[in-house]
Amino acid sequence: MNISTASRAAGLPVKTVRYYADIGLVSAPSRTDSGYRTYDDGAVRKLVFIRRAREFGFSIDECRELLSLYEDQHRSSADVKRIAAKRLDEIAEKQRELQSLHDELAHLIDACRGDDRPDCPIIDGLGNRYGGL
Amino acid sequence: MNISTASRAAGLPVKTVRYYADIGLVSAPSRTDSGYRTYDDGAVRKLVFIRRAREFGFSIDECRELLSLYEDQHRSSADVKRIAAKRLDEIAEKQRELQSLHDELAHLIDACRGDDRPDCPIIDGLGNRYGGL
DNA sequence: GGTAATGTTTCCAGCTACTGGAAAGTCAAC
DNA sequence: GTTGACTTTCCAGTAGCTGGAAACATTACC
Repeated sequence: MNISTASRAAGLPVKTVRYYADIGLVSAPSRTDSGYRTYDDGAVRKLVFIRRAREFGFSIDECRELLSLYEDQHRSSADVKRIAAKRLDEIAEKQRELQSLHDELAHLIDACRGDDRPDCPIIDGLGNRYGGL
Repeated sequence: MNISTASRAAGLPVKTVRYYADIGLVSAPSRTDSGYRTYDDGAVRKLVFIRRAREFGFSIDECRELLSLYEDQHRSSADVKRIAAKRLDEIAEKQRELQSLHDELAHLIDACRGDDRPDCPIIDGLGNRYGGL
C-alpha cells in the first residue's frame, strides 16, 4: 500500500502520516526499491488509533503512551483508565471554562444595542475587569 | 512606569507586553535615555483590554480589530456586536464538541474495569471507529 | 564609593502539531 | 514518449508566546 492509500484508509493527510513517522510516533515504514514508503493493515490500524486519540484531544505524548499500551498485550486496563480519566478531567474543566466564558460574553452581547451608536457594553466590559458583570 | 510595573498592572508577562508591541498590536512605547521602555495608564488600559479579549478567546487578529474599535470614538456598537456574536457561536460550537467528546470518553471509561487485566474497552474504542459506542 | 542584586535590552531558538511549497525523482496510462 | 499523478526530501511558516544568553542600567546596601 502506498502512502496515499494508507492515509485515506487512516483518515489522515499524507503529510501527517509522514510526520508521525518522522517524530517516531510510529515506526518508519519499509520502502520499495525506488524509495516509496509501503504500509500494511497493521500500520493503518495504528494510524487510525492515533487519529481517534487525537480527535479525543490526547496530546502526541499521550498518544505515544496510549500506543505503547495498545501494542502491549500484557498492559493493565488500569493504566489506560488512568490516562483516559485524566483527559476526562481536563475536558470537564475546559467545559466549565467555556460555560463561564459563554455566559459572560452572552451577557455583554445582550446588553449591547448593536446599532450605529458608539456606546457599547461589550467594549466597556472588555476594558474593565468587572465591567458589566 | 517601567515594563515590569506595567506588566503587573496589566496582568501580563513582561515578555508578552514586549511581544504585543513587536507584532504591532499596540504601538511601540517611548523610551528613556538609556533605552528602557516607559508606559502610561493609557497604555496599560489597552493591555488590560487585550488581556481580557484574549481570555475570551479572541485571536490576536480579532484583538487588533476590537482594539481599533476600542480606540474609535465613532464606532458603531453593531460592529463590535458582530465580532462578539461570531465568537459566541464558536464558543457554543466548541461546547457541543466537548460535550460529545466527554460523553464518548466517559462511556469508554465506564466500561473499563480498570484492573490489572489487559482487556480494555478504552483501547478497543480508540482503535475502532464505532468500537464500544 | 564599591559591589551585588535586580531590571532591562536585544536577539535567537524552541514549543505544538502540523501544513505548504519547491525541486526532483517515479510510476501508470494513452 | 510524454503527460499527469504520485512520491521523495528539505525548508519554512503557522499562533502566540516562552526561555535563555549576553550585555547594559539601575537600585540597594554597606
